[in-house]
This record gives sequence, C-alpha cells and structure tokens, in this order.
Amino acid sequence: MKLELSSRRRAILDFIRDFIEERGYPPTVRDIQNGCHISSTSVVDYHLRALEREGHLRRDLKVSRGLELLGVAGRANMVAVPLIGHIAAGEPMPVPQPDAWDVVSGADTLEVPAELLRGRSEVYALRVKGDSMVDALIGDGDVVLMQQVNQAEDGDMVAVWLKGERSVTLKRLYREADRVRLEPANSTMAPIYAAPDDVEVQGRVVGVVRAY
Amino acid sequence: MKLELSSRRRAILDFIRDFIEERGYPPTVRDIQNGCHISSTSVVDYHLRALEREGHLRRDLKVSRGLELLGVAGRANMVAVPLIGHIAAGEPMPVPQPDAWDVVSGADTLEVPAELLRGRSEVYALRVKGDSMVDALIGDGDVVLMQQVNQAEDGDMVAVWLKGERSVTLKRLYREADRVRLEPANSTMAPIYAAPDDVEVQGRVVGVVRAY
DNA sequence: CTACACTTAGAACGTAAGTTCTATGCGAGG
DNA sequence: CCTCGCATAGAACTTACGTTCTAAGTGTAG
Repeated sequence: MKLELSSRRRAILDFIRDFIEERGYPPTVRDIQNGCHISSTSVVDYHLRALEREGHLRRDLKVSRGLELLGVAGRANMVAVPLIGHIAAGEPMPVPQPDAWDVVSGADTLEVPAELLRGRSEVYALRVKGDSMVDALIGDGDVVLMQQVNQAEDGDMVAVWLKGERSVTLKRLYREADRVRLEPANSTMAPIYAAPDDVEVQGRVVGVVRAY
Repeated sequence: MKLELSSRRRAILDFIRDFIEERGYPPTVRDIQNGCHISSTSVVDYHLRALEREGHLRRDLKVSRGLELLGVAGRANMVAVPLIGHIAAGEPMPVPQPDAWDVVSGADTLEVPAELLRGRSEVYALRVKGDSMVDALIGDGDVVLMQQVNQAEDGDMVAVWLKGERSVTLKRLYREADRVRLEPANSTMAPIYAAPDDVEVQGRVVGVVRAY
C-alpha cells in the first residue's frame, strides 16, 4: 500500500470513508464526482482504478457502489454489547430494577473486539462505581464486560444480587460451609458474608475497558 | 423494534448482514431475491418496506443498495487501531525494531469504541508485559491504547524510548531539574532516571482493554 | 360464504450508474 | 521539437436496479 497520495486521491478516499460512515453504504462514481468537485466521471474512474492498483480499496466491476475500503479503514470483527447500567464495587448499592437487566433493553451499546469475548454470548456491560476491586485492577469508572451466568466457581469475580438488601455488588465469590463470602479486591475492605439463599449470581466478569 | 420476525424477514436480514460482512457494501433487491430464493423483486421490496417500518433497517429510496442495518446489527462508531507489538512495563526491554512502530505495518488491528478515543487520532495499541503499572490498574497482558505524541505533561503515562539502552518502557514521566524521572506505578519498584536527551516520548496511554 | 390482511408472483418502466471512447493540457526526458 | 506518462474533460452507450402495476394465493374472523 503506497504511503503518499496525491491530494485528489486523498480527497476521494476520505470522501468514501465519510460517505460510508454517514450513509452506511459506499458512494457511486457520481457521488464521488460531486463530493470531490471533479468534472467528469471518467476522472473518478481513472483514480479509482489507481487506488485499487495501489491496494487502498477493492472494486467489484460493473457493480453499483461496488467498492470496499481496505486496510485500517476496513472493519474488523466486532461484537455489540449492551451497556445496561452501573454496578457498585464498594458498598452494595440498591438498584432500581435489577430485572431490567435485560439484553433487549440496552439503549446504549458498546462495541468491543470479538477476541475480547472469545466466543462467549450473552455478554453485557456495566460501569463500575467504587473502588473495592482496585487490587483486581478494576477502578471507579471502568466498564466491565459481564457474561450472564447463574453459577460461579470459587474465586470468580461476579455480580451478585443480595436479596435481603435488594442490592447488587461486584465481588469475588467463595463458598464456605454454611455461607457465602463476598470478598472485595481491596485490602482495606472487609468481606461480606451472606446466606447461600440470599445471593444470586447475575454474571461473571470477562473483560475490562477503560478510557483516560 | 419488533422482536418476532417471520422466517422470510429473518432470512432477508441475515442475508443482508452476511452480504455486507463479505462484500463491504449492501446487496441490491435482486441480490436479496437470489440469495433468499424469492421469486420476485416486488416481494423483496414488500418485505424491505415492512422491515423499515419495523425499524430494522433504513432505506434510501431510489438509491441502489440504499439500505443500512439499524440496531445492534448496524455498526456503532468504531475505530480501527493497529496492535503493533508489546511494551515492557517492568524493566526496560530491548525491542527488535522500535522504528517499525509505524501505523501502516499493523498486521493485527483492534477495533475499539470511538468514544474510548474521544476523537484522538494517531492511536495504536500495545500489549503490556510486566507488572510495573499495577497501581495504575494496568497489569501484565493488558492492551494499552497509545496516542502517538512527542511531548508529555508531567505525570502522564507514556511509552519512552531510551536511546542509550535501546529499549522501550511504559512509565509515568516527570521532568526534574537536569534529568527525567520515569516512575513505575508499583510501590515495590524504584524510579529510573535518565538524561533528557536520552529519552524520547513515543506515545501516551489513553485507554486500557483487558480480557479474562 | 364473504371480507380482509398478509404474502407471493411476473412483467414492465424509467433512470441511476458503471463503463468506454476520444480529445486535451502539462511536465519531464531525450 | 517530439514523445510519453499522468491527469483532466465531455459525451455517449448499456446495463443494473429501484419501483410500480396487476393479479392471485393464503389464512383467519365474522
């Protein structure tokens, strides 16, 4: 792929990118003509051929809008994940309707690289409130990707619903003889103990995303 | 957006999704007709109208291939970021060709939500080796998103190239009277000091992504 | 049964859009 | 000067493609 591009080529490539971004499908030769102030469709065709030769795009001849951007401009495997709310990683925090945690209700969605999920399905995202998981490298404001599961291994980082307190919290879960220990990953905080019947596992952390 | 879909509609939607995935642009009415074994273009048109009414897609009338998938099927704002290698967040680690850090050489690319970048350009990704940044909630194996910059504010988390040692490392940078302090975010590790001429800022951390 | 909403069908129409042809201007090299 | 590669121009050709029209086959409710 060539690095230097004439300003004309550059403009055409940028126009195509913007057009797809905005409309969801590629432009026609004449769209490009107008968008880049080119006087003739043959000139556009000429440059498109050049751009294809240089590897910047792929053309399907005789097909309307038959072009696809290659390279970094092309799209990779992404998965849409609903960002459905907040979760307390400190003191358990009452949640309005925990059952509103439904995949379909996600107005906000977050797209993450598919490789981050490793093929898992039923994944949703929550924004973390609080600092109880800092030792697990999860801080206030981070977004955690959760897999919707009902069971957990000892030591898994899970979102649990405490029926008695009507609240949800993010903790590491350990089963003990007659109770469940919910341990924050923060050396300054004490674990919470609850009756097995009182805790309901909502999901397990499978990823973390953070922006500065 | 309706939840239940007739098998015909389902098939059409799936076909459109796959078609775009594979070719980079949407199908024509007749592509759909053939792909879904429908006998007439008018039937396709009929169902497309219905799907648009139900909010599954958007059509631009009179425009060839003028359709765009909406909802989770549609693509959110994503940015392609080249994942161009590893970076030591422990002891400085010699890198084969640090100048190969070129945006074009990224064979591997990672797509991240645009909101994570907040409009920044010239962003690339590196996988972190070592534990020196654990106090900043960045652990071994995490992927950091780097913005390509040449200068940094005091306290910024940056990738620096140490000319003398021919190595790259991830640290917080502080300017001092006659030297530069490179401080790991790990209380058990000591800072590194270097001459201002010896350090070259390669980039600044703008995000973190982690998979379990 | 009729009535109605939903779906399927085939054919035709008009134009959007990819392509091709020919001609011209410009700069570098011989 | 001429030639050659690169870029620009305008117009015409041919087809792909969205749309529309008409007709008929379902199933369900009254």
